[in-house]
Amino acid sequence: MKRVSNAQIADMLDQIGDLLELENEDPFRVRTYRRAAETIRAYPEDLADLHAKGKLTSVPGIGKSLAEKIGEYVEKGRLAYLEDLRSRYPDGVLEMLKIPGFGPRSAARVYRELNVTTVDELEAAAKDGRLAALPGFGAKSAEKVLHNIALYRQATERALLAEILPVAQSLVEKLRALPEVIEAEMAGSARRRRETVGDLDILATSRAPAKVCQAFARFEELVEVIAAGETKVSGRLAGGRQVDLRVVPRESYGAALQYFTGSQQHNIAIRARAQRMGLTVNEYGVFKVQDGKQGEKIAGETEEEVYEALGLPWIEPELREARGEIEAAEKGDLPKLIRLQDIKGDLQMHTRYSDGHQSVAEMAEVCLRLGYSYIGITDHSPSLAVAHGMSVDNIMRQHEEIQAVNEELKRRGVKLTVLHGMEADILTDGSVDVPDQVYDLFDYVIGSVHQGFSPDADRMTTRVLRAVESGKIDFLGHPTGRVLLEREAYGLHLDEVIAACAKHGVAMEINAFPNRLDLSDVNARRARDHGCLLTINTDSHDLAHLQFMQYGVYTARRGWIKAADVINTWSLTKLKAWLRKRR
DNA sequence: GCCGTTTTCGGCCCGACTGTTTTCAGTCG
Repeated sequence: MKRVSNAQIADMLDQIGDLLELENEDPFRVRTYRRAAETIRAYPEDLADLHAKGKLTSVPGIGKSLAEKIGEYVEKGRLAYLEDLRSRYPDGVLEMLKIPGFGPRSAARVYRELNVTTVDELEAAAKDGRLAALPGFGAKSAEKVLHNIALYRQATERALLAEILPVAQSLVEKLRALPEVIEAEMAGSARRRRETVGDLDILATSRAPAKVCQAFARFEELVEVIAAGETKVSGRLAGGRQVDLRVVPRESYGAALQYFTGSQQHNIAIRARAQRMGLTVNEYGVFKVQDGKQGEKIAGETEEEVYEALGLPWIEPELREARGEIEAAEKGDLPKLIRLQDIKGDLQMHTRYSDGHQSVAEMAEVCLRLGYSYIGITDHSPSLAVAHGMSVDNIMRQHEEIQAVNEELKRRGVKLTVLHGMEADILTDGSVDVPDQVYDLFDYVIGSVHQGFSPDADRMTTRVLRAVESGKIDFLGHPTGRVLLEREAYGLHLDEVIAACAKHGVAMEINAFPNRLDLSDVNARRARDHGCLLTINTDSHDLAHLQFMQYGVYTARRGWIKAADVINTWSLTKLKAWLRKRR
């Protein structure tokens, strides 16, 4: 039987959560399922393996009951409990929950009282007045439902960080330029630099919050205003993405920034901690609890102060995912995270020799301005015909061209060295596509899988392991093959690949291209924890792509990675010595 | 359904906005 992935288990638990909400179950019980799903989605170990070892309850948030359900699902590929719940509601009722502003109470009511079973039927009921006639609903509700159904139909759930971040930065700049605004900063998953972003959250401080809200609601970027109050505005960007602004007094800036940065799970843990200390935290500050009520305020102006009041050092936003950062902070064990300025070179980029858009010299010129001390040109190997893989002749010509560029750089007295690498295909049989007669010309070889994906995880693993063990590759490029919002990672027993890379000293790549970010944050952490070296590269095919390095660094930071774990933070001398030793 | 710095029972993060409400439920983050 096909192996059940952590993602599938998480989806199953989320679905139970939806169904229990329709059943009007205890909200805390619902939250338990949601929380477990979130934990499992980012969990470094395979739950099917943990189940086999009888260790499921070692996962935080999984107790006896959830362990039994997960066990049944892993063994049989189905869960009787879920099927029973599902049988009570048509699939269309679950789908209605995805309509913004339309929650489980509403979905359950229209199903029970109007026998509405699909989004289309809901649309009809909103149009013909049946929805407005329900007690608690009205004409405005019906209108809103129609509008939100249209949005739901056009909306993609999340956007790439690289698409959202520039918009967020520009909105923040415009807010800062308003005379009433004291401070403005982005919050939410964009500040945590998650690989994809759902909604955009922005925070500002002001003595005249209502004026800031009014001004923000008029920003041209907002094509629609969903709600606008004295301290909060919700709107939509072109394309339907939601943006929320909150305005708080200056003395609450730190508390609000902490609160709106999240993640939700991090905040729940923070608040539970506060509670144990006899404190309560909201977006206005940290308060003592006196006689069961909010008492004296003890912190709130800066984030540092908020964490300090809870006995913790400040925690980098990228770490705030409830993945052990609070425990590490408590022990003074937070990692000193890698920064963009630690990167000394970019070791994967393409030129016109294969599928890139520019020449070696043009790429080098831009990288010089980025302050790098070395770069590596890594065009595709011969077998990748779709990307104009290089012939032996072209490889030799390119080698001479790179030498010429290096001589010219040297003549100008510029400290940039161009290395000659190759992105070699890992073929379906696991052999590495580097022609023998030119192998010695390369400073290094990146092995990557580009074609012949197999749904068979065992076969894919064997294939990649063979390449790693061949001694021919120095890095493993975009190791899981995922493309964000498009394609899942190919099935691969990543733990085996990580172990092999650690053993053979092959560096695993964090590919910084915004729709790859592969390894992911969680997997990069896993690799590092198992002794692998990492490398962060843009995989640029155009000059404009060279700036993507930041996204790879964000992913690394989210994976608790330090500069020393990443070989392209090393000096050229150290990098060359490492590469030589591998030959 | 989970979990334990008061605990194996009784809590579980907290507030803004909207719509249809005369005091609140639903939704969201």
